[in-house]
Amino acid sequence: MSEMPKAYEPQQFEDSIYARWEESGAFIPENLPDFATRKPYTIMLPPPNATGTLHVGHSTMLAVQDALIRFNRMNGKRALWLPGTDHAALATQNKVEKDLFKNEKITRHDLGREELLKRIDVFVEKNRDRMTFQMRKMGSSLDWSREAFTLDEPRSRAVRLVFKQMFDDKLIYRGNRVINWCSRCASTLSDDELGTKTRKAVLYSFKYAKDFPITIASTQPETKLGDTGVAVYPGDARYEALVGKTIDVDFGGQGGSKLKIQIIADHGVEKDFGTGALGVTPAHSMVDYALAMNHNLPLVQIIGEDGLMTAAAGSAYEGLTIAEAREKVVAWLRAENLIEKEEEIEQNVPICERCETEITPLPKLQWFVSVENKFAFRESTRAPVAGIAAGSQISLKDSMRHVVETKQIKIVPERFEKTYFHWINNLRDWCISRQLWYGHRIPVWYCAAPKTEKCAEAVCSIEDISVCQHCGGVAEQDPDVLDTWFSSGMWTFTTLGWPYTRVIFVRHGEAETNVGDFLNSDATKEYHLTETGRAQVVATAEKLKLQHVDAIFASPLLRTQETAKIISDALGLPVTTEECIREAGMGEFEGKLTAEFEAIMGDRGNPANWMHSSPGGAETFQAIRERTHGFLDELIKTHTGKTIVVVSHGDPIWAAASFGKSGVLWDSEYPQRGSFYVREFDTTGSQVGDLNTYHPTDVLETGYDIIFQWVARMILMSTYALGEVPFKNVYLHGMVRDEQGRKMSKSLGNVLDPLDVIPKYGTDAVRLALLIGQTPGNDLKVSEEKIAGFRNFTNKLWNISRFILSQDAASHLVLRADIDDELLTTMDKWILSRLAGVTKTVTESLQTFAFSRAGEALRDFTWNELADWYLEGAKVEGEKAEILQYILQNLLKLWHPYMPFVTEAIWQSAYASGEKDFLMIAKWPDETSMPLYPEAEKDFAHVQNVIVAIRALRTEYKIDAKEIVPVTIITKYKSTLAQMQPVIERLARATLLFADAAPAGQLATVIEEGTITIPKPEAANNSDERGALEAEKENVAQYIATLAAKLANEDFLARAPAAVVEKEQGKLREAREKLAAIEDRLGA
RNA sequence: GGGCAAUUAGCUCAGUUGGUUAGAGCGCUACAUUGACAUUGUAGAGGUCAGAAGUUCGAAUCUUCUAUUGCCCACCA
Repeated sequence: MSEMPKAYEPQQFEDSIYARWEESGAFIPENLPDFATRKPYTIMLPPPNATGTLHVGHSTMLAVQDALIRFNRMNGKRALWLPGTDHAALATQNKVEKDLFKNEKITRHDLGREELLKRIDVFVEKNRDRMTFQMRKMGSSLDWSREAFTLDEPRSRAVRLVFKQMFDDKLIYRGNRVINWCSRCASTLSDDELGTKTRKAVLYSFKYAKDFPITIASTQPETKLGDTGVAVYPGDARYEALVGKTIDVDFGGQGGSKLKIQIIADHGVEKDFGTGALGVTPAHSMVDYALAMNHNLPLVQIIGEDGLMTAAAGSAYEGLTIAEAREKVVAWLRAENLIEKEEEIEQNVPICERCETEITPLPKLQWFVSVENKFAFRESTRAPVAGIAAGSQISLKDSMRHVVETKQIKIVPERFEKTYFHWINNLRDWCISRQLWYGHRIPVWYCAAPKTEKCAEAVCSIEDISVCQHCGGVAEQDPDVLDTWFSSGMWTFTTLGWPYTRVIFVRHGEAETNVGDFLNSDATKEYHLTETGRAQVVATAEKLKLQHVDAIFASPLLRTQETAKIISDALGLPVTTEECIREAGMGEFEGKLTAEFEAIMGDRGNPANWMHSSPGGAETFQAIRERTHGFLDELIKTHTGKTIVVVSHGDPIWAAASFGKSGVLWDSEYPQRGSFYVREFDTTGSQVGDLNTYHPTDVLETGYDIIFQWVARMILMSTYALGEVPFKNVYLHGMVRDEQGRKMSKSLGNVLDPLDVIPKYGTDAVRLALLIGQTPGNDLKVSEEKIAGFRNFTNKLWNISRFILSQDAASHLVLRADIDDELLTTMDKWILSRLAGVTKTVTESLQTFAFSRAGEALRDFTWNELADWYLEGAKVEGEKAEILQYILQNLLKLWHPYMPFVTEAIWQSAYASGEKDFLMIAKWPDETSMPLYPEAEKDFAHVQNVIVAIRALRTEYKIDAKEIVPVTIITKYKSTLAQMQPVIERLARATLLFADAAPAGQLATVIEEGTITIPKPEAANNSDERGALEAEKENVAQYIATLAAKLANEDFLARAPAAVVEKEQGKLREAREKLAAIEDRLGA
């Protein structure tokens, strides 16, 4: 053991410990001892926006996830925690544009697309470095080798692929829809990007024209220039006769609009609001748009993207701003005397969350993901969603609802499930295009100058397109980019090597060669499939229809060609003949019986028999491996993300399917004749099989504020693209607030920057402050004082360790088996039993996300039991080095997920056996191997009660702290207490005398354990004692009355469980004994 | 308007399926100082569990209502 300083100074340890962890490679799950046999445990770090620095909210997320990861790593899991960053298209571009304007007074249009993107990249790079620095500071045991970014190459490939699949599945469509338009940002905003503002407005009630039969109301009369209908409540007597009629009106005066107003009835209209009739402006209101769609009303756009009135508004209005147009319309209404009422009202209007400009709803061609259209559900070979059959027709809404309804995804706290369903049920199609430059550009091209009718079609493609395939003219890519959640929705699987190339190996059906059991590798010989064989393949082809096959390759032999032809016809795809997957070359054995061949070279079923040599010039297994692997290598490069059918023969399939599995020479299973199996190969090279190993992930941990924006979208993307849930559990933490419960914001100046407080109090203290006191889904108040409190605790643990380690010349690892039960004192058994108990509590709590409970239980044990009692007692009993070390070792492990640094620092100075021996990868204490001692726990509680009582007496009667008090005790626990006499005497600073009666003239206190007396100090008088005893007597008497009443109640005796009754009886007995002792004392 | 949550000691919060004389930390009061730790120890004060009604042998815990606070969703023409 090296010298430990008196106080723990985190700055001296944290950075170097983190660096050593990282260098050791233990953050990478494949480097963990016995990694291959460990069960995977995965958390994807919610990628923070590339825009800024991390705040305490991020620290909470890091602390929680790191605690989970460390706990599971120590529990023998193959723990992967994968970091990354989100490009956050809108937020990032906005930030850079703002800076640009502030510093250089230029806009993005001055720079141009290319240059702006370059600037953003620089900005993002800088921010990412800062963020990863902050994550390291928090002690996050992230696998940095797998770090990802939502806008990098692999993620872009995945985005295009999913877009294309959705496009082909008719889930992505382009539509003229009313969207939220911010005329300042010149961009569409999703509902999630809206804020609201309360403003005063005038609600005008008026008629379109004097002879118009219905009065309507509006705060924006200018939009009425685009009205095409009036909606009323069905059956409203006032208007019933008019429903279905179309009325022509001139609106807005000379140069205004000629409106064709159709009267419709709809349940969405509120009878009692305003006039009970609603002027419908389909182009500039979400609600009206929906109404118009239901009733087939036309749509007239009268406000342009620039926020000015269009020609459709009429020549008198074209070019005016909205405000000007409103003035003009109102003036006209006044002049025509059409206004019936004007009232000032308060209304909430949607605004752009970022620039606070009022939203102008307007129709625009946008890309949407339909949540209603059905698609054929994909099959997962890893972790298929239960309850949705592969290939079944289902909508995204259905799949999103299903996986949560069936608890395949559990949300903690559960109440958010309700919120989730409510949201799903009201979900509208997802507008995914954004009028931005930064982000994943929409992979759709249009002919720049359409010449033929076909040219007008939008073409979706994974590869870039430069030429229109119909007219040969220039093709232009859609200028818009995708909503950032489109790519972050795929975070759980694009980080694991997806898109995979799926290869479906189909073995040819039964052929004449099989029936005759002879060998054939000569493609010029014509051996057909048998009838049985054809039937086998037909059945297989049906199944392949569910697999979204993109291409078919086949060996040149006739039996494989025939097999491929059947599949080709079923799927409507051409067949490519591929030499590299032909049958094993048979050499001199061409046309001979298999038996003859095997008589010479042995069982072909064991590739070892013919791995490197084969008789008669026949091909070796190794040679087949090489050519098939070469083919697959090429295939996954040219067909990334595709599903490929490879029709081949037994041996080549056998040899081929070990491709990409390092160290595997052949696949242990392979398909029967005429059937198939699926193999998936990723593109990450060294991480082959990541998706298989780590997906679905175990926990998604994030704030409840992005449950819809992100959590729901990940569920959408994963169920769609993979047919899997993205995670099994969702843990939602609350928002971090300041000590007054306010949100942390820059303008309030109450932001707690983790980088400010970490140097002051240490990372461990910050983590404790964030983990203890948090309950799922509830907000957490943090203050510097709270962090300072936990800093004190880290120091306490440090000093506990210092004391324990000073007891032993050489620190060493102690197992429970090393401790001799025979030699244990009551106190030893008590603490060991408590350690076992707390180990159980902590383990169970961490398994159920009860972070606060685990932390509190551990803190109470560490401070109130171990430090305050056991260590003090150990100083008296002595000879406890072994047990102390054992307790410390387990304690450090239990604390490690919460306080990684101080625990590792202590471990390193005391127990590390070498450079790579870290507490971080030590084995979690096994509570099942730790015996409990319930009797010792009870006995020691008596000891504690007596000591506390004596101390209280001392304080009560102001006895000098240095003075040793001669105590007399009358008790039925004499043997227990006598056994612990030295400890009691030292901790209470007393000498103990057991007696049957209290000595005369002494002061006493009565507790459950008996009567304790001390000699009367000069200063005290009798009334003090009597007063206290009288009060206690009163107290106990009342308690007895309550208990007695309860036990006299026959209903209680009849209905309460026996154990409860027994417990109450025990209490009553003890209370009566105590009362007797008090009365005895008072009577004396 | 619809929904969700919270309300327990001066402050921040625990309190697991109803069974404790209702707990912790901070703060407060008094005492203690060379032996692991003053970033400490010891003892103590402090609560009608927001209010009302109900269910039950038994309610901080379950039900209903009320009040206050916070959040989410929808928004009105």
